[in-house]
Amino acid sequence: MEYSEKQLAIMDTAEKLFGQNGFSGTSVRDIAQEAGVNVAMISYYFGSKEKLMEMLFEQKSNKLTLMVENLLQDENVKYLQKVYVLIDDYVDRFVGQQAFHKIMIREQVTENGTGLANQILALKKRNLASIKKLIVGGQKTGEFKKNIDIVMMMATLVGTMSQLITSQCYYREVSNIENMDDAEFNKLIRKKLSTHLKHLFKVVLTNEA
Amino acid sequence: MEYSEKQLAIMDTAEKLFGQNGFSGTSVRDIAQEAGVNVAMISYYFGSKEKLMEMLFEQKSNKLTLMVENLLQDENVKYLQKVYVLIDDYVDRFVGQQAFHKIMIREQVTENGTGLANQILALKKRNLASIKKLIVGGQKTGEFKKNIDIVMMMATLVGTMSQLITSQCYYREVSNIENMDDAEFNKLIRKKLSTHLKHLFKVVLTNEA
Amino acid sequence: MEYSEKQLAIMDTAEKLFGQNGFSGTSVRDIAQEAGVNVAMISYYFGSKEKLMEMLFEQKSNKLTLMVENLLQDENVKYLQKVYVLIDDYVDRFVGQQAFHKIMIREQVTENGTGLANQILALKKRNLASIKKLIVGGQKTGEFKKNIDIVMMMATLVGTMSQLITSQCYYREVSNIENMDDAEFNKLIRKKLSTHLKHLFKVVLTNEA
Amino acid sequence: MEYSEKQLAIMDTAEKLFGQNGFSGTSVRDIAQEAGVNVAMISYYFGSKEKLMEMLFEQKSNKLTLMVENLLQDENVKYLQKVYVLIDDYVDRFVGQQAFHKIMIREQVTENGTGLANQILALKKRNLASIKKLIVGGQKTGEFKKNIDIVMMMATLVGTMSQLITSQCYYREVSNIENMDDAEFNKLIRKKLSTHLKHLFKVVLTNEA
DNA sequence: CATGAATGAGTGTTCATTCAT
DNA sequence: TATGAATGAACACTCATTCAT
Repeated sequence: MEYSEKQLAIMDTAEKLFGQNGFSGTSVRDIAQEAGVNVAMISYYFGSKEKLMEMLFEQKSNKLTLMVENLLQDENVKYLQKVYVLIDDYVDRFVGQQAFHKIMIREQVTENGTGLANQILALKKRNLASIKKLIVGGQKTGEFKKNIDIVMMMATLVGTMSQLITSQCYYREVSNIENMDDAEFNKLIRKKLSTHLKHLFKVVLTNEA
Repeated sequence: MEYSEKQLAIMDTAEKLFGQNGFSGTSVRDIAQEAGVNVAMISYYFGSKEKLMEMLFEQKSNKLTLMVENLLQDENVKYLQKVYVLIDDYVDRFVGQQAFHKIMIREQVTENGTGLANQILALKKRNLASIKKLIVGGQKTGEFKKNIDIVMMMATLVGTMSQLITSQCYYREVSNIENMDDAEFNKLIRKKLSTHLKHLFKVVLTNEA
Repeated sequence: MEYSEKQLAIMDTAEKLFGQNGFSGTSVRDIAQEAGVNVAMISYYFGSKEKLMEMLFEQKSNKLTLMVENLLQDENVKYLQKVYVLIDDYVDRFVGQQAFHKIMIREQVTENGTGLANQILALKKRNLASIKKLIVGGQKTGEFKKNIDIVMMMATLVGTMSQLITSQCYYREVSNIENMDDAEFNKLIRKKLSTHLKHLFKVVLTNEA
Repeated sequence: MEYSEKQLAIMDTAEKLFGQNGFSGTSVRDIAQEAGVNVAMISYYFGSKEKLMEMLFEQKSNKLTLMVENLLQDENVKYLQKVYVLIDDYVDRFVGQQAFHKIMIREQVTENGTGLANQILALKKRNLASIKKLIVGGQKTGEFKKNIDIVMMMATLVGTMSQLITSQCYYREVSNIENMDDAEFNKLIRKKLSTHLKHLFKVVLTNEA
């Protein structure tokens, strides 16, 4: 699917505002105004506000599907290292696409049968499958323990990142970094998340501290 | 603050609907109808929809503040056990008050300067302080390692629970328990969360597997 | 069904405007403005524009159902006289309720499955049944011929009235009475219609000229 | 006036949709889509939606002007027979051009000063004049009565046909022919109308039954 | 000559809130 | 104190039309 420049402008603005204020909390007028386009364009291009959300989600979610194929092929690298690479990859995507992930976190909560729910579900299942491949791979080589609850580990992985992204105010305050600029802050939490999650996975997967 | 029966009915309904559909996704008419009261009552009793949310949050959040005072006093119990008790306590509250926690997850994402944001912040800080006391206590006795990133562990604790609560559909599907009734499902995730989180905290705090 | 004064004001205005410009050609804002009420009142009172139309139609159509019960009971009056009374009654209603009949003529044309179509159908069937009773009565006494196509006579009755009501401009012009005031004009066409239709029915029903 | 193929396609579609849903009930997008042309074409070719209606009406109305010149010239045919021919002609046009006549019926009701109103008026006057010539001709030969209200007879002629065309649902139901296919139904009402109207005119014009 | 893109006005409806009682 | 009635603003969306190409 190819989008025109104006469509992309609308989608970018929508991503930002949906991330900030939620779907129902954002009016098409808000989006149109901030994107500098006519209100009617949104219906014209996307059919409806809801369709805009879905198309936006689809476009972005493609970029957020974790890929482990290359990792799996490299036989000289230990599985723990591969998991580390995946974690860093995931953390990068999360921190780099905060607006999108805020949308996902919020809409995930909502119990509705919209197309969006299915899109989120599909993305989560794709990412779960990627992690699974890696962990099962490590288990086969004996590098990882048996009896690992992969689903729970995934919940921890995603949940921990979500927490940091969604409660930045809180995190800034308890860390005494209220005035740090966003770029530096992102760098910081990227590092923090990377270290913390790698540690968690290492001890859980390998039993070593 | 004392609330009349009608006010409580409104707040209960509001909690449920805000949890399901979010703040902007829920109209005062929805609440009034489901609570069986006049629409005007909500403005009349609470001043506005937003004030209702804040008063609701305040009322419920009091019940969700973790308490560790009693735990700390008991000198015969190991700190790891105390942490376990806290985890179980937290998990119980989370699973038992899903509607409220969904509200919190969602509104946390929203970047607005409302009173609610401050209330959420305060609650999170209270709960962080509780965990901190316990972990620092354990560190003083030498039971726990030094250099533990308590804030990150808290993020993992809350984030993991949030993930399971908010993506029940996904969890049911990947676990092949689509048709399990809610009560049993809650029991199951309570157990899963308890085991998983205790394990994580143990290995991180004590270096033992 | 009881309506408040404001509701009746809305319905009256709606009747007038729907009659003049049709359903799609009349906006709820037009109605609200002319009735001197807030736009939201229409949805508030009637649920929707379409429901307003249906409720309006129902209210008015009750007054437009022809009644022949009393006529049938009077045994001293000839059936032709009874038919004359019915014709005069019908003509009076038609000329007196032009706005409503214009609505009916227009909406009858529209092929849609709305509730309105059923309401119109029901009214037409009720009125057909009334005529039928009278004609069949006259046939039983031998006063009227056999083999009368009642449905076609009804079409002629209603159709002729509809023509005069809907093409007043034309009628005024070909009769050289462009500037006659409405009251007098109504009186005139009432008389014309009465004479013409009675004549038609007489010759068809009795074979006498 | 010559129209290109595309213009004719637009006019045909417009006739159909205006007939079904009325002028305001039909959007230029509906027409463009069904005709398979670009939306802008309508404004481009016809200037505006309203102009399209007028040009459509003009084109079609030419075919609907009754012609009596040939009838009048034939001196060997009785005037009643000539009236019969005219009635059959009129019925054929009406039943064969239902979409157009529905437009006319509907727009006739509308009280607006558009060009369309004048076009309708002109057509009605032309057709009235045709009938008049025939009836006056018959009166001159003594074949028809004096004191015939030609305008009312015209109203009956047009009105009766309009009724049958516009309330097909009703007619099908009271005749128990709900499932008859359209072609057969048209044939039926053509016959019914022809018989009924000829009978009416005969008794009114000649005093014979 | 033809059209995809774009627009401002307008559509019916719902919103949180207020007011008279 | 409590509430049915009412309101103006906002909602998502569609309209007929225009314009650059």
